[in-house]
Amino acid sequence: MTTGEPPLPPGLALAWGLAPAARRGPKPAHSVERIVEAALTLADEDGFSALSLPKIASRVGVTTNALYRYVSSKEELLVLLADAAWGPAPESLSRDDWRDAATGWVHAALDRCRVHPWLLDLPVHGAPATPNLLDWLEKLLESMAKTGLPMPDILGCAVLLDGYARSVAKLARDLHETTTPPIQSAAVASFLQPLLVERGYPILASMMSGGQYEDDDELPEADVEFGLTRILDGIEVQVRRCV
Amino acid sequence: MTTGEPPLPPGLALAWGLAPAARRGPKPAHSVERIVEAALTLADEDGFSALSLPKIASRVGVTTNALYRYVSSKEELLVLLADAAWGPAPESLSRDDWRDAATGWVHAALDRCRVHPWLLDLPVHGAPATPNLLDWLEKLLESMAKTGLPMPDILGCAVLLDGYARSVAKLARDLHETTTPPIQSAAVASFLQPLLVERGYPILASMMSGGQYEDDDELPEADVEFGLTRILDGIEVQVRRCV
DNA sequence: TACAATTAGTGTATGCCATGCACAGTTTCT
DNA sequence: AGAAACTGTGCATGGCATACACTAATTGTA
Repeated sequence: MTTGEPPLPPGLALAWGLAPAARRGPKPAHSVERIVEAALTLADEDGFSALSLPKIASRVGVTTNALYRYVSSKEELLVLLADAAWGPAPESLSRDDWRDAATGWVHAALDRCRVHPWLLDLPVHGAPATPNLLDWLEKLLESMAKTGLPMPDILGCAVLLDGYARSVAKLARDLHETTTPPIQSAAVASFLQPLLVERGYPILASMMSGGQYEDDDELPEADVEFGLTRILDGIEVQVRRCV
Repeated sequence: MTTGEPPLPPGLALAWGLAPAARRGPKPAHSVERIVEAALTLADEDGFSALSLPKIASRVGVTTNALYRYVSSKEELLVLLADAAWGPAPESLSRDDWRDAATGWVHAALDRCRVHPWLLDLPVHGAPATPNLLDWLEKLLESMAKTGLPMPDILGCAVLLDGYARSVAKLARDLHETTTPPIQSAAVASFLQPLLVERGYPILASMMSGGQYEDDDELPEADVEFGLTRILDGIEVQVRRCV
Protein backbone atom coordinates (compact mmCIF):
# COMPACT_ATOMS: atom_id res chain seq x y z
CA MET A 1 0.00 0.00 0.00
CA THR A 2 2.92 2.35 0.57
CA THR A 3 3.33 3.38 -3.01
CA GLY A 4 6.77 4.28 -4.20
CA GLU A 5 6.20 7.90 -5.15
CA PRO A 6 2.60 8.98 -4.79
CA PRO A 7 1.71 12.38 -6.31
CA LEU A 8 0.08 13.52 -3.08
CA PRO A 9 -0.40 17.14 -2.08
CA PRO A 10 2.36 18.51 0.13
CA GLY A 11 2.37 17.49 3.75
CA LEU A 12 -0.14 14.69 3.49
CA ALA A 13 2.27 11.84 3.93
CA LEU A 14 4.04 13.61 6.76
CA ALA A 15 0.80 14.52 8.48
CA TRP A 16 -0.19 10.89 8.62
CA GLY A 17 3.15 9.95 10.09
CA LEU A 18 4.56 8.17 7.10
CA ALA A 19 8.27 8.93 7.30
CA PRO A 20 10.51 7.74 4.50
CA ALA A 21 12.61 5.51 6.86
CA ALA A 22 16.14 6.57 6.09
CA ARG A 23 19.11 4.28 6.13
CA ARG A 24 22.57 5.69 5.76
CA GLY A 25 23.88 9.04 6.92
CA PRO A 26 23.74 10.93 10.17
CA LYS A 27 20.58 10.84 12.19
CA PRO A 28 18.49 13.98 12.14
CA ALA A 29 19.15 16.11 15.19
CA HIS A 30 15.58 17.34 15.26
CA SER A 31 12.13 16.34 14.06
CA VAL A 32 9.20 17.63 12.09
CA GLU A 33 7.22 17.81 15.33
CA ARG A 34 9.83 20.04 16.92
CA ILE A 35 9.74 22.35 13.92
CA VAL A 36 5.98 22.51 13.82
CA GLU A 37 5.92 23.21 17.51
CA ALA A 38 8.38 26.05 17.10
CA ALA A 39 6.29 27.48 14.28
CA LEU A 40 3.20 27.21 16.41
CA THR A 41 4.56 29.12 19.36
CA LEU A 42 6.07 31.69 17.03
CA ALA A 43 2.71 32.24 15.37
CA ASP A 44 1.02 32.49 18.75
CA GLU A 45 3.48 35.13 19.86
CA ASP A 46 3.99 37.22 16.76
CA GLY A 47 1.11 36.41 14.45
CA PHE A 48 0.88 34.80 11.06
CA SER A 49 2.60 37.53 9.11
CA ALA A 50 5.72 37.11 11.23
CA LEU A 51 5.90 33.40 10.49
CA SER A 52 8.98 32.95 8.37
CA LEU A 53 11.36 30.08 7.82
CA PRO A 54 14.36 32.02 9.14
CA LYS A 55 12.58 32.80 12.38
CA ILE A 56 11.34 29.26 12.83
CA ALA A 57 14.78 27.91 12.11
CA SER A 58 16.45 30.15 14.63
CA ARG A 59 14.02 28.95 17.29
CA VAL A 60 14.88 25.38 16.54
CA GLY A 61 18.53 26.33 16.54
CA VAL A 62 19.43 25.52 12.96
CA THR A 63 20.00 27.28 9.68
CA THR A 64 17.06 28.24 7.56
CA ASN A 65 17.93 25.70 4.95
CA ALA A 66 18.14 22.89 7.44
CA LEU A 67 14.35 23.05 7.61
CA TYR A 68 14.20 21.82 4.06
CA ARG A 69 15.58 18.51 5.28
CA TYR A 70 12.34 17.99 7.18
CA VAL A 71 9.80 19.79 5.06
CA SER A 72 9.80 20.36 1.36
CA SER A 73 8.34 23.87 1.34
CA LYS A 74 6.76 26.45 3.54
CA GLU A 75 3.38 25.42 2.20
CA GLU A 76 3.91 21.91 3.48
CA LEU A 77 4.86 23.23 6.89
CA LEU A 78 1.68 25.27 7.00
CA VAL A 79 -0.41 22.19 6.31
CA LEU A 80 1.17 20.46 9.28
CA LEU A 81 0.82 23.59 11.36
CA ALA A 82 -2.90 23.82 10.71
CA ASP A 83 -3.40 20.24 11.72
CA ALA A 84 -1.38 20.71 14.89
CA ALA A 85 -3.12 23.93 15.87
CA TRP A 86 -6.62 22.57 15.47
CA GLY A 87 -5.69 19.49 17.39
CA PRO A 88 -8.19 16.69 17.94
CA ALA A 89 -11.88 17.49 17.75
CA PRO A 90 -13.93 17.64 20.92
CA GLU A 91 -15.01 14.30 22.33
CA SER A 92 -17.79 15.38 24.61
CA LEU A 93 -20.50 16.32 22.13
CA SER A 94 -24.04 15.38 23.01
CA ARG A 95 -24.93 11.93 21.89
CA ASP A 96 -28.68 12.41 21.59
CA ASP A 97 -29.50 15.99 20.72
CA TRP A 98 -28.17 17.22 17.42
CA ARG A 99 -28.68 20.85 18.42
CA ASP A 100 -26.53 20.43 21.49
CA ALA A 101 -23.93 18.54 19.53
CA ALA A 102 -23.75 21.20 16.83
CA THR A 103 -23.63 23.98 19.39
CA GLY A 104 -20.82 22.24 21.20
CA TRP A 105 -18.89 21.77 18.00
CA VAL A 106 -19.22 25.41 17.00
CA HIS A 107 -18.15 26.63 20.41
CA ALA A 108 -15.19 24.30 20.39
CA ALA A 109 -14.17 25.61 16.97
CA LEU A 110 -14.53 29.20 18.12
CA ASP A 111 -12.37 28.36 21.07
CA ARG A 112 -9.60 27.06 18.86
CA CYS A 113 -9.78 30.25 16.83
CA ARG A 114 -9.46 32.27 19.99
CA VAL A 115 -6.43 30.31 21.09
CA HIS A 116 -4.74 30.52 17.68
CA PRO A 117 -6.18 33.52 15.84
CA TRP A 118 -3.76 33.03 12.96
CA LEU A 119 -5.61 29.82 12.09
CA LEU A 120 -7.97 32.05 10.16
CA ASP A 121 -5.10 33.32 8.01
CA LEU A 122 -3.76 29.97 6.94
CA PRO A 123 -4.26 29.42 3.23
CA VAL A 124 -6.54 26.54 2.33
CA HIS A 125 -5.96 24.42 -0.73
CA GLY A 126 -8.57 21.83 -1.34
CA ALA A 127 -10.62 19.78 1.06
CA PRO A 128 -9.23 18.85 4.46
CA ALA A 129 -7.09 15.75 4.36
CA THR A 130 -4.99 15.71 7.51
CA PRO A 131 -5.91 13.65 10.58
CA ASN A 132 -7.10 16.31 12.98
CA LEU A 133 -8.96 18.30 10.36
CA LEU A 134 -10.77 15.16 9.28
CA ASP A 135 -11.50 14.43 12.91
CA TRP A 136 -13.23 17.78 13.27
CA LEU A 137 -15.18 17.21 10.10
CA GLU A 138 -16.20 13.71 11.07
CA LYS A 139 -17.43 14.89 14.45
CA LEU A 140 -19.49 17.58 12.82
CA LEU A 141 -20.93 15.14 10.32
CA GLU A 142 -21.78 12.76 13.14
CA SER A 143 -23.59 15.54 14.94
CA MET A 144 -25.64 16.41 11.91
CA ALA A 145 -26.30 12.78 11.09
CA LYS A 146 -28.42 12.69 14.25
CA THR A 147 -30.95 14.86 12.43
CA GLY A 148 -31.87 11.93 10.25
CA LEU A 149 -31.50 14.05 7.14
CA PRO A 150 -30.23 12.42 3.94
CA MET A 151 -26.50 12.44 3.40
CA PRO A 152 -26.22 15.39 1.01
CA ASP A 153 -28.16 17.55 3.45
CA ILE A 154 -25.91 16.47 6.28
CA LEU A 155 -22.95 17.68 4.27
CA GLY A 156 -24.76 20.90 3.50
CA CYS A 157 -25.41 21.50 7.18
CA ALA A 158 -21.80 20.78 8.03
CA VAL A 159 -20.61 23.27 5.44
CA LEU A 160 -23.02 25.80 6.81
CA LEU A 161 -21.96 25.41 10.43
CA ASP A 162 -18.27 25.25 9.70
CA GLY A 163 -18.54 28.37 7.58
CA TYR A 164 -20.46 30.11 10.31
CA ALA A 165 -17.89 29.30 12.97
CA ARG A 166 -15.09 30.55 10.78
CA SER A 167 -16.75 33.75 9.68
CA VAL A 168 -17.85 34.69 13.16
CA ALA A 169 -14.37 34.00 14.48
CA LYS A 170 -12.81 36.04 11.71
CA LEU A 171 -15.21 38.89 12.19
CA ALA A 172 -14.56 39.01 15.91
CA ARG A 173 -10.85 39.00 15.33
CA ASP A 174 -10.73 41.50 12.48
CA LEU A 175 -13.04 43.92 14.20
CA HIS A 176 -11.16 44.26 17.42
CA GLU A 177 -7.73 42.75 17.27
CA THR A 178 -6.27 45.18 14.80
CA THR A 179 -6.14 48.93 14.61
CA THR A 180 -8.86 50.08 16.90
CA PRO A 181 -7.84 52.28 19.68
CA PRO A 182 -11.20 53.79 20.55
CA ILE A 183 -9.86 57.22 19.57
CA GLN A 184 -9.50 56.17 15.98
CA SER A 185 -12.82 54.42 16.05
CA ALA A 186 -14.39 57.70 17.11
CA ALA A 187 -12.51 59.57 14.42
CA VAL A 188 -13.81 57.21 11.77
CA ALA A 189 -17.32 57.57 13.10
CA SER A 190 -17.31 61.34 13.01
CA PHE A 191 -15.67 61.25 9.60
CA LEU A 192 -18.28 58.90 8.17
CA GLN A 193 -21.37 60.20 9.89
CA PRO A 194 -22.00 63.23 7.62
CA LEU A 195 -21.09 61.27 4.52
CA LEU A 196 -23.57 58.54 5.34
CA VAL A 197 -26.39 60.97 5.88
CA GLU A 198 -25.56 62.96 2.79
CA ARG A 199 -25.32 59.96 0.47
CA GLY A 200 -28.49 58.36 1.68
CA TYR A 201 -27.51 55.48 3.93
CA PRO A 202 -30.16 55.91 6.59
CA ILE A 203 -29.73 52.64 8.41
CA LEU A 204 -25.99 52.83 8.68
CA ALA A 205 -26.21 56.44 9.76
CA SER A 206 -28.70 55.66 12.47
CA MET A 207 -26.65 52.70 13.63
CA MET A 208 -23.57 54.83 13.99
CA SER A 209 -25.30 57.63 15.80
CA GLY A 210 -27.09 54.97 17.80
CA GLY A 211 -23.72 54.63 19.43
CA GLN A 212 -23.48 50.94 20.10
CA TYR A 213 -21.54 49.99 16.98
CA GLU A 214 -19.62 46.98 18.18
CA ASP A 215 -17.35 48.57 20.71
CA ASP A 216 -16.91 45.53 22.86
CA ASP A 217 -13.69 43.63 23.14
CA GLU A 218 -14.94 40.59 21.38
CA LEU A 219 -18.03 39.84 19.44
CA PRO A 220 -20.27 39.28 22.42
CA GLU A 221 -21.39 35.77 23.05
CA ALA A 222 -24.98 36.84 22.49
CA ASP A 223 -24.26 37.74 18.85
CA VAL A 224 -22.60 34.41 18.23
CA GLU A 225 -25.61 32.70 19.70
CA PHE A 226 -28.04 34.70 17.59
CA GLY A 227 -26.64 33.51 14.28
CA LEU A 228 -26.18 29.98 15.49
CA THR A 229 -29.77 29.80 16.69
CA ARG A 230 -31.03 31.02 13.32
CA ILE A 231 -29.04 28.31 11.56
CA LEU A 232 -30.19 25.58 13.90
CA ASP A 233 -33.78 26.74 13.63
CA GLY A 234 -33.49 26.67 9.87
CA ILE A 235 -32.11 23.17 9.94
CA GLU A 236 -34.85 22.12 12.29
CA VAL A 237 -37.48 23.34 9.84
CA GLN A 238 -35.98 21.05 7.26
CA VAL A 239 -35.78 18.15 9.71
CA ARG A 240 -39.44 18.42 10.58
CA ARG A 241 -40.31 18.72 6.92
CA CYS A 242 -38.43 15.52 6.09
CA VAL A 243 -39.87 13.35 8.82
CA MET B 1 -15.03 70.02 7.60
CA THR B 2 -11.76 68.99 5.96
CA THR B 3 -9.78 68.56 9.11
CA GLY B 4 -6.10 69.33 9.04
CA GLU B 5 -4.64 65.96 9.84
CA PRO B 6 -7.19 63.36 10.84
CA PRO B 7 -5.81 60.09 12.24
CA LEU B 8 -7.90 58.00 9.88
CA PRO B 9 -7.07 54.46 8.84
CA PRO B 10 -5.19 54.21 5.57
CA GLY B 11 -7.10 54.76 2.38
CA LEU B 12 -10.23 56.17 3.91
CA ALA B 13 -9.77 59.74 2.80
CA LEU B 14 -8.72 58.65 -0.66
CA ALA B 15 -11.59 56.24 -0.99
CA TRP B 16 -14.07 59.02 -0.35
CA GLY B 17 -12.42 61.19 -2.97
CA LEU B 18 -10.88 63.70 -0.64
CA ALA B 19 -7.65 64.63 -2.36
CA PRO B 20 -5.25 66.91 -0.53
CA ALA B 21 -5.49 69.62 -3.26
CA ALA B 22 -1.90 70.29 -4.07
CA ARG B 23 -0.54 73.65 -5.01
CA ARG B 24 2.96 73.94 -6.29
CA GLY B 25 4.97 71.45 -8.30
CA PRO B 26 4.29 69.42 -11.41
CA LYS B 27 0.90 67.89 -11.89
CA PRO B 28 0.73 64.16 -11.32
CA ALA B 29 1.02 62.30 -14.59
CA HIS B 30 -1.32 59.59 -13.39
CA SER B 31 -4.03 59.06 -10.81
CA VAL B 32 -5.00 56.81 -7.97
CA GLU B 33 -7.83 55.46 -10.11
CA ARG B 34 -5.39 54.46 -12.85
CA ILE B 35 -3.22 52.67 -10.33
CA VAL B 36 -6.12 50.87 -8.70
CA GLU B 37 -7.36 49.84 -12.11
CA ALA B 38 -3.95 48.44 -13.03
CA ALA B 39 -3.85 46.54 -9.76
CA LEU B 40 -7.31 45.19 -10.41
CA THR B 41 -6.56 43.79 -13.85
CA LEU B 42 -3.28 42.40 -12.59
CA ALA B 43 -5.05 40.60 -9.77
CA ASP B 44 -7.65 39.29 -12.19
CA GLU B 45 -4.97 37.92 -14.46
CA ASP B 46 -2.39 36.59 -12.06
CA GLY B 47 -4.09 36.28 -8.70
CA PHE B 48 -3.63 37.93 -5.38
CA SER B 49 -0.24 36.47 -4.59
CA ALA B 50 1.20 38.01 -7.74
CA LEU B 51 0.00 41.45 -6.77
CA SER B 52 3.14 43.45 -6.04
CA LEU B 53 3.97 47.11 -6.22
CA PRO B 54 6.70 46.60 -8.84
CA LYS B 55 4.30 44.79 -11.15
CA ILE B 56 1.57 47.35 -10.69
CA ALA B 57 4.02 50.16 -11.29
CA SER B 58 5.31 48.66 -14.48
CA ARG B 59 1.75 48.37 -15.78
CA VAL B 60 1.16 52.01 -15.09
CA GLY B 61 4.51 52.80 -16.66
CA VAL B 62 6.30 54.27 -13.69
CA THR B 63 8.88 53.29 -11.12
CA THR B 64 7.81 51.33 -8.11
CA ASN B 65 8.44 54.22 -5.83
CA ALA B 66 6.35 56.59 -7.88
CA LEU B 67 3.34 54.73 -6.54
CA TYR B 68 4.10 56.09 -3.12
CA ARG B 69 3.23 59.55 -4.44
CA TYR B 70 -0.34 58.37 -4.82
CA VAL B 71 -0.70 55.86 -2.05
CA SER B 72 1.06 55.73 1.25
CA SER B 73 1.45 51.97 1.51
CA LYS B 74 0.46 48.74 -0.09
CA GLU B 75 -2.16 48.30 2.60
CA GLU B 76 -3.83 51.53 1.56
CA LEU B 77 -3.86 50.43 -2.05
CA LEU B 78 -5.54 47.19 -1.05
CA VAL B 79 -8.29 49.09 0.73
CA LEU B 80 -9.00 51.03 -2.42
CA LEU B 81 -8.75 47.87 -4.48
CA ALA B 82 -11.35 46.09 -2.39
CA ASP B 83 -13.75 48.96 -2.76
CA ALA B 84 -13.21 49.11 -6.51
CA ALA B 85 -13.58 45.37 -7.02
CA TRP B 86 -16.82 45.09 -5.08
CA GLY B 87 -18.22 48.06 -6.90
CA PRO B 88 -21.67 49.40 -6.10
CA ALA B 89 -24.20 47.10 -4.48
CA PRO B 90 -27.08 45.74 -6.55
CA GLU B 91 -29.98 48.13 -7.05
CA SER B 92 -32.66 45.70 -8.06
CA LEU B 93 -33.40 43.94 -4.81
CA SER B 94 -36.99 43.12 -4.05
CA ARG B 95 -38.78 45.93 -2.31
CA ASP B 96 -41.44 43.86 -0.58
CA ASP B 97 -40.15 40.39 0.18
CA TRP B 98 -37.18 40.21 2.52
CA ARG B 99 -36.41 36.65 1.45
CA ASP B 100 -36.15 37.67 -2.17
CA ALA B 101 -34.10 40.67 -1.27
CA ALA B 102 -31.67 38.67 0.84
CA THR B 103 -31.42 35.98 -1.80
CA GLY B 104 -30.67 38.58 -4.44
CA TRP B 105 -28.01 40.17 -2.27
CA VAL B 106 -26.26 36.88 -1.59
CA HIS B 107 -26.27 35.91 -5.25
CA ALA B 108 -24.90 39.30 -6.21
CA ALA B 109 -22.12 38.92 -3.67
CA LEU B 110 -21.29 35.45 -4.91
CA ASP B 111 -21.15 36.85 -8.39
CA ARG B 112 -18.60 39.46 -7.39
CA CYS B 113 -16.50 36.73 -5.80
CA ARG B 114 -16.67 34.74 -8.98
CA VAL B 115 -15.54 37.73 -11.03
CA HIS B 116 -12.70 38.61 -8.65
CA PRO B 117 -11.80 35.50 -6.70
CA TRP B 118 -8.89 37.29 -5.03
CA LEU B 119 -11.42 39.41 -3.15
CA LEU B 120 -11.53 36.58 -0.66
CA ASP B 121 -7.81 36.93 -0.02
CA LEU B 122 -7.77 40.62 0.74
CA PRO B 123 -6.90 41.25 4.36
CA VAL B 124 -9.63 42.89 6.40
CA HIS B 125 -8.85 45.34 9.15
CA GLY B 126 -11.84 46.60 11.03
CA ALA B 127 -15.37 47.27 9.91
CA PRO B 128 -16.06 48.36 6.33
CA ALA B 129 -15.67 52.09 5.87
CA THR B 130 -15.30 52.73 2.13
CA PRO B 131 -18.20 53.86 -0.06
CA ASN B 132 -18.95 50.72 -2.00
CA LEU B 133 -18.49 48.40 0.94
CA LEU B 134 -20.87 50.51 2.97
CA ASP B 135 -23.27 50.47 0.04
CA TRP B 136 -23.30 46.69 0.12
CA LEU B 137 -23.81 46.67 3.84
CA GLU B 138 -26.59 49.25 3.72
CA LYS B 139 -28.44 47.30 1.05
CA LEU B 140 -28.22 44.17 3.09
CA LEU B 141 -29.42 45.97 6.20
CA GLU B 142 -32.31 47.43 4.22
CA SER B 143 -33.26 43.97 3.05
CA MET B 144 -33.28 42.61 6.56
CA ALA B 145 -35.07 45.64 7.93
CA LYS B 146 -38.09 44.46 5.95
CA THR B 147 -38.41 41.60 8.40
CA GLY B 148 -39.55 44.04 11.05
CA LEU B 149 -37.06 42.63 13.52
CA PRO B 150 -35.44 44.95 16.05
CA MET B 151 -32.21 46.64 15.02
CA PRO B 152 -29.72 44.35 16.77
CA ASP B 153 -31.33 41.34 15.15
CA ILE B 154 -31.14 43.01 11.77
CA LEU B 155 -27.44 43.43 12.25
CA GLY B 156 -27.15 39.84 13.37
CA CYS B 157 -28.91 38.64 10.24
CA ALA B 158 -26.68 40.78 8.07
CA VAL B 159 -23.57 39.36 9.66
CA LEU B 160 -24.95 35.89 9.17
CA LEU B 161 -25.77 36.33 5.49
CA ASP B 162 -22.58 38.17 4.65
CA GLY B 163 -20.56 35.50 6.37
CA TYR B 164 -22.43 32.82 4.52
CA ALA B 165 -21.83 34.39 1.13
CA ARG B 166 -18.14 34.73 1.82
CA SER B 167 -17.62 31.26 3.20
CA VAL B 168 -19.50 29.60 0.38
CA ALA B 169 -17.56 31.61 -2.17
CA LYS B 170 -14.28 30.74 -0.49
CA LEU B 171 -15.17 27.10 -0.24
CA ALA B 172 -16.10 26.92 -3.89
CA ARG B 173 -12.90 28.62 -4.88
CA ASP B 174 -10.55 26.71 -2.60
CA LEU B 175 -12.04 23.38 -3.46
CA HIS B 176 -11.69 23.56 -7.19
CA GLU B 177 -9.54 26.43 -8.29
CA THR B 178 -6.34 25.17 -6.80
CA THR B 179 -4.53 21.89 -7.07
CA THR B 180 -7.14 19.46 -8.20
CA PRO B 181 -6.47 17.68 -11.39
CA PRO B 182 -8.82 14.74 -10.93
CA ILE B 183 -5.83 12.41 -10.98
CA GLN B 184 -4.53 13.85 -7.77
CA SER B 185 -7.98 13.93 -6.29
CA ALA B 186 -8.22 10.21 -6.92
CA ALA B 187 -4.77 9.64 -5.47
CA VAL B 188 -5.77 11.43 -2.29
CA ALA B 189 -8.96 9.44 -2.07
CA SER B 190 -7.25 6.10 -2.38
CA PHE B 191 -4.60 7.23 0.05
CA LEU B 192 -7.12 8.30 2.65
CA GLN B 193 -9.72 5.60 2.22
CA PRO B 194 -7.96 2.87 4.22
CA LEU B 195 -6.83 5.33 6.86
CA LEU B 196 -10.36 6.57 7.40
CA VAL B 197 -11.77 3.11 7.81
CA GLU B 198 -8.95 2.02 10.08
CA ARG B 199 -9.14 5.03 12.38
CA GLY B 200 -12.87 4.93 12.77
CA TYR B 201 -14.29 7.71 10.62
CA PRO B 202 -17.31 5.90 9.24
CA ILE B 203 -19.16 8.83 7.75
CA LEU B 204 -16.19 10.28 5.95
CA ALA B 205 -15.22 6.86 4.70
CA SER B 206 -18.66 6.20 3.34
CA MET B 207 -18.80 9.60 1.76
CA MET B 208 -15.56 9.02 -0.05
CA SER B 209 -16.45 5.59 -1.25
CA GLY B 210 -19.87 6.97 -2.08
CA GLY B 211 -18.01 8.55 -4.92
CA GLN B 212 -19.75 11.86 -5.28
CA TYR B 213 -17.31 13.89 -3.20
CA GLU B 214 -17.57 17.30 -4.75
CA ASP B 215 -16.12 16.62 -8.13
CA ASP B 216 -18.01 19.34 -9.93
CA ASP B 217 -16.35 22.42 -11.30
CA GLU B 218 -17.97 24.74 -8.83
CA LEU B 219 -19.98 24.24 -5.75
CA PRO B 220 -23.26 23.49 -7.50
CA GLU B 221 -25.96 26.08 -7.24
CA ALA B 222 -28.12 23.60 -5.35
CA ASP B 223 -25.65 23.48 -2.46
CA VAL B 224 -25.52 27.24 -2.24
CA GLU B 225 -29.28 27.31 -2.14
CA PHE B 226 -29.46 24.66 0.56
CA GLY B 227 -27.52 26.66 3.11
CA LEU B 228 -29.20 29.89 2.18
CA THR B 229 -32.64 28.37 2.58
CA ARG B 230 -31.73 27.06 6.03
CA ILE B 231 -30.60 30.52 7.08
CA LEU B 232 -33.69 32.23 5.71
CA ASP B 233 -35.93 29.64 7.31
CA GLY B 234 -34.20 30.20 10.60
CA ILE B 235 -34.66 33.92 10.33
CA GLU B 236 -38.29 33.42 9.44
CA VAL B 237 -38.83 31.42 12.60
CA GLN B 238 -37.59 34.40 14.55
CA VAL B 239 -39.71 36.82 12.53
CA ARG B 240 -42.89 34.88 13.22
CA ARG B 241 -41.96 34.62 16.85
CA CYS B 242 -41.52 38.38 17.14
CA VAL B 243 -44.73 39.40 15.47
C1' DT C 1 37.91 -3.45 8.56
C1' DA C 2 37.97 -0.14 5.00
C1' DC C 3 35.44 2.00 1.60
C1' DA C 4 31.52 3.88 -0.73
C1' DA C 5 27.02 5.45 -0.63
C1' DT C 6 23.94 8.36 1.61
C1' DT C 7 22.44 11.82 4.47
C1' DA C 8 22.41 16.32 7.90
C1' DG C 9 23.44 20.75 8.37
C1' DT C 10 26.10 24.99 6.62
C1' DG C 11 27.36 28.74 3.48
C1' DT C 12 26.58 31.18 -0.36
C1' DA C 13 23.71 33.02 -3.85
C1' DT C 14 19.51 34.50 -6.58
C1' DG C 15 15.63 36.96 -7.34
C1' DC C 16 11.73 38.57 -5.35
C1' DC C 17 9.44 42.02 -2.11
C1' DA C 18 8.05 46.74 0.61
C1' DT C 19 9.85 50.75 1.82
C1' DG C 20 13.25 54.87 2.93
C1' DC C 21 16.23 58.68 1.34
C1' DA C 22 18.51 61.82 -1.66
C1' DC C 23 18.23 64.05 -5.88
C1' DA C 24 16.96 66.30 -10.34
C1' DG C 25 13.58 68.41 -12.87
C1' DT C 26 9.24 70.96 -13.10
C1' DT C 27 5.68 73.96 -11.83
C1' DT C 28 3.52 77.78 -9.31
C1' DC C 29 3.13 81.27 -5.69
C1' DT C 30 5.22 85.50 -3.99
C1' DA D 1 13.02 86.41 -10.67
C1' DG D 2 13.43 83.63 -7.08
C1' DA D 3 11.92 80.44 -3.66
C1' DA D 4 9.01 76.79 -2.30
C1' DA D 5 6.78 72.65 -3.16
C1' DC D 6 5.86 68.73 -5.61
C1' DT D 7 6.82 64.64 -9.13
C1' DG D 8 9.29 60.85 -10.60
C1' DT D 9 13.90 58.40 -10.53
C1' DG D 10 18.01 55.96 -8.66
C1' DC D 11 20.06 53.82 -5.13
C1' DA D 12 19.94 51.28 -0.87
C1' DT D 13 18.32 48.28 3.02
C1' DG D 14 16.60 44.45 5.17
C1' DG D 15 13.47 40.65 4.71
C1' DC D 16 11.79 36.61 2.36
C1' DA D 17 11.64 31.54 -0.02
C1' DT D 18 14.39 28.68 -2.17
C1' DA D 19 18.42 26.50 -5.08
C1' DC D 20 23.11 24.55 -5.22
C1' DA D 21 27.50 23.12 -3.73
C1' DC D 22 30.04 21.59 0.11
C1' DT D 23 31.66 19.37 4.52
C1' DA D 24 31.14 16.14 7.91
C1' DA D 25 28.98 12.23 9.82
C1' DT D 26 27.05 7.67 9.60
C1' DT D 27 26.23 3.03 8.06
C1' DG D 28 25.77 -0.92 4.87
C1' DT D 29 28.71 -3.71 2.27
C1' DA D 30 32.96 -5.67 0.15
